Amino acid sequence: MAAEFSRRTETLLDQAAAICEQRGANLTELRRTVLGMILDAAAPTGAYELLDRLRQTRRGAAPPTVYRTLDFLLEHGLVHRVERLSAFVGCVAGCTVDPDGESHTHAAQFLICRTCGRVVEMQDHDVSAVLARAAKEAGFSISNATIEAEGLCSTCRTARRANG
Amino acid sequence: MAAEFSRRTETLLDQAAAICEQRGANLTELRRTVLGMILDAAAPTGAYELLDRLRQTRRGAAPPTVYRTLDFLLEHGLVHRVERLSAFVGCVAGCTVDPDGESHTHAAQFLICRTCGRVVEMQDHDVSAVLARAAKEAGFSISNATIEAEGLCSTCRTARRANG
DNA sequence: CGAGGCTATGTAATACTATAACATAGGAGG
DNA sequence: CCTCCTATGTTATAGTATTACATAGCCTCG
Repeated sequence: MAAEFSRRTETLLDQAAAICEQRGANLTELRRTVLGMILDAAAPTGAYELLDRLRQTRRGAAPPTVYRTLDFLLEHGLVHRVERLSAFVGCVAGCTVDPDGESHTHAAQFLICRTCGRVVEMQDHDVSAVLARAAKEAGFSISNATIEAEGLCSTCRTARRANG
Repeated sequence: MAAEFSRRTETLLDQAAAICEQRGANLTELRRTVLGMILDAAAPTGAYELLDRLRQTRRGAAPPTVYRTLDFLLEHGLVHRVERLSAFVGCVAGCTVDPDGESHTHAAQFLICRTCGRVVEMQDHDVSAVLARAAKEAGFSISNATIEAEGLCSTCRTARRANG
């Protein structure tokens, strides 16, 4: 029943399972499957693409199936939503177990390559700190931020240069 | 025929008209009306809300009417899209005339108050610079970035404190 | 003038993204 | 056993955005 994923994905899934267990959260087979599909993908995955894939093995899958699962994964910081793409990526950085077991959103930044569509997650503290400072100067206290940059990744830039 | 807007909005519209003229862009009555509706609103406005309002005076208005108009306004930097809200705000900062007349996207940051829904636009160079530097370290060159922070504006924080 | 091309808008249909509301199933614990 | 709670199933609908083709006005070039 369980889907087959890459070795790397399976490792990340095991980590996710450990995190969930520590928090008393239930990483069900459905949730594990969806997380695996997201982690296994080269680029961000849309909710309806996840749905299509789910349906190959799960007859009753419907939009709420996917969105509820995504809510769970988001809540536990196992995936992120990329607003620009209305799509989801796995969280591979800093998804450590919180002592308090509380849900927490990481202060992450995303670099989206407009050529290959891949997304790189950064967790640059300076970026968060400078944004927080600038906001504070405007009298604003930030609870969470979306930072998504579009551009060219090193691979694609090299390739472009090669092609003239 | 032309809608009535606040004095402030009319001023901004005149500036927008000047910018368009300088660029050889055509700020038609439709575009001016939509821009005015966005500028006049206290909070970001959704495309279908704009459509509803348009229909009050324009019989044939349909989704493409609004989206095409928004495309024009976005292209000329007269409005921004707030990804988190799927809504649009007027650009009031740094929307100066470029000598080259090219479309340009500002490096803007948005502060969204989760209580009152208002959005403040910042143009903090440090934020852009630090993000660009961090991206560069990851081998990434940014062409444009979305930075949206959610939190509490000073007004709402004060009000909350007053209420205990 | 009149043909052709260009920009802006009209019009109809549809695709894509997300949520609401209610139903069912199965385990944990009194 | 019954009840509560979590997870999922099921149906319907809301909200956001685009495609494709039609029309209308304007400009200009011959």
